Amino acid sequence: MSNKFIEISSRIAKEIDLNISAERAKLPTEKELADQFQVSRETIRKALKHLIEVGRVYSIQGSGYYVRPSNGIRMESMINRYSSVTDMIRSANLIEGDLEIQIFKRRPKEEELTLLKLDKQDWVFIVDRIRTASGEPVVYSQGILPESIVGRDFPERFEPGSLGKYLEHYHSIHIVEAFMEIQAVREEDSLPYRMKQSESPLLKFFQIHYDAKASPIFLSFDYMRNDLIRFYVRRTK
Amino acid sequence: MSNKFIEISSRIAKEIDLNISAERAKLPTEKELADQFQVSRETIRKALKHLIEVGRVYSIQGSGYYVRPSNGIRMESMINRYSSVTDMIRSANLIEGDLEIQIFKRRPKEEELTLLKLDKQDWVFIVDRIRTASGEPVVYSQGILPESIVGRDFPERFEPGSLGKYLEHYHSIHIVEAFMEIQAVREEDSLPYRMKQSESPLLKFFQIHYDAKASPIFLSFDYMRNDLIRFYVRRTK
DNA sequence: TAGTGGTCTAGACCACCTC
DNA sequence: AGGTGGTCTAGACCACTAG
Repeated sequence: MSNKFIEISSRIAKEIDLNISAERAKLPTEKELADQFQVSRETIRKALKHLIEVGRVYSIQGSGYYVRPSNGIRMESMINRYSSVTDMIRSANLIEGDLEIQIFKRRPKEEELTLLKLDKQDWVFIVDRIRTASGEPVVYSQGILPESIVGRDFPERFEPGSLGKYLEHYHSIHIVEAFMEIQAVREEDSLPYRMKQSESPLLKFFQIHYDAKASPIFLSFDYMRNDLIRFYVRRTK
Repeated sequence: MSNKFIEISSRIAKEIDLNISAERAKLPTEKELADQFQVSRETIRKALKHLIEVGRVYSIQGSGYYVRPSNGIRMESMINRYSSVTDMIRSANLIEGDLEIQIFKRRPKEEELTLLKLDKQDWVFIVDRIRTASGEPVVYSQGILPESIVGRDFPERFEPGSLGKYLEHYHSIHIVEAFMEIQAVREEDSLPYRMKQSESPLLKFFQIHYDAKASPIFLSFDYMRNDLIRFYVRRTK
């Protein structure tokens, strides 16, 4: 039981799931929902606004709220929502694993100095690995984490999986946002042999990961095959 | 002036622009802002929420609102915000133009039938063109528009530029949202000669464009060189 | 014209940060 | 303990849709 409006929002969502009958089915009016759930109209509005934001319903002023028809694209695989590579692989119904993990330490490069607000004297850890989906190598990932954040003994503590989850668990740092640059990659010499094997073209994701206070926490590079996993963006006004 | 909270939001944004003094400068409290602008606290909260959504500020419960430090990436070039290819090129400070425009008509393909909810008997117009940025060809675009929406005499009416703007102007249809799939392209036989010239790798954007009532209006394919234009996504929880 | 969602208000209480 | 943002309420008026 967190917030009332989140609770109501998911209860409405459940009701929508049950009544798949008509496309664009009309929801009850705000007032009716307020009576039904015994809350104020503003709370209902917050719940409905949330459902609009996640793409379940839409509203027409003066008319009502309607169920948004599905286009067959799963909303969870939208990369404008923050999720780890681990989750991306899982939401494509593949089983995630790690291969050839290497961790080492070096001085930050120029770009890392400015983006992570570090000093030349600082150290960064590089987590270098190949991610697999159901056995197949699909992503070559590199994470760049400041020693000042993860501590000197990071290599002993680290375990395979999402860096974001690691930070939550061991350092109570919550990544809530990221800026990502997307590039198409023709050939990248720095790629490990295992990833070059595949003939499929690669997408390169470069990300800056931020916590709730808008502080940059770590950087990541992901070279993703996009034959097994597909990437969608929801673009809104 | 449209909404009070939008008006106030941009006035606060202006004040932030003037006081670039300190990073993470603290804004006045909600109550102070409410007094200053002579509105209720809820209206101030709406204005501030809008500034959070566009990435200008962040808030910490129990503490206050703070100016979000810039990471050098221009927020306008985020592809999770709906914008036309025309606007993308312009916001990269390049001058947009069209080359080799071709318009023709054919029956919809299987995928188009389902995505645009058309019938086999319907027609679609294909707008095929190369977009240039400051003279250089940067995008090969294909737009797919149902005849039932743009009318039989579409070819005579069409003029170079954004399809979204065309629909607004001639048909009062407002595109407010799109679903985009991003792919890396190795080699695509269907590309015109002019686009193959460049050695740079290509990103393929496939989009479904929706109006405010969540109706699919048209489809588009864009094969974009990403050496001249860079693509960013803001990912939030 | 009646009904619906959209905006705005004023006030209450709670959760969290800071001192 | 006091101050701040987060949630919730109840009510007013406006803008728009639809019959």
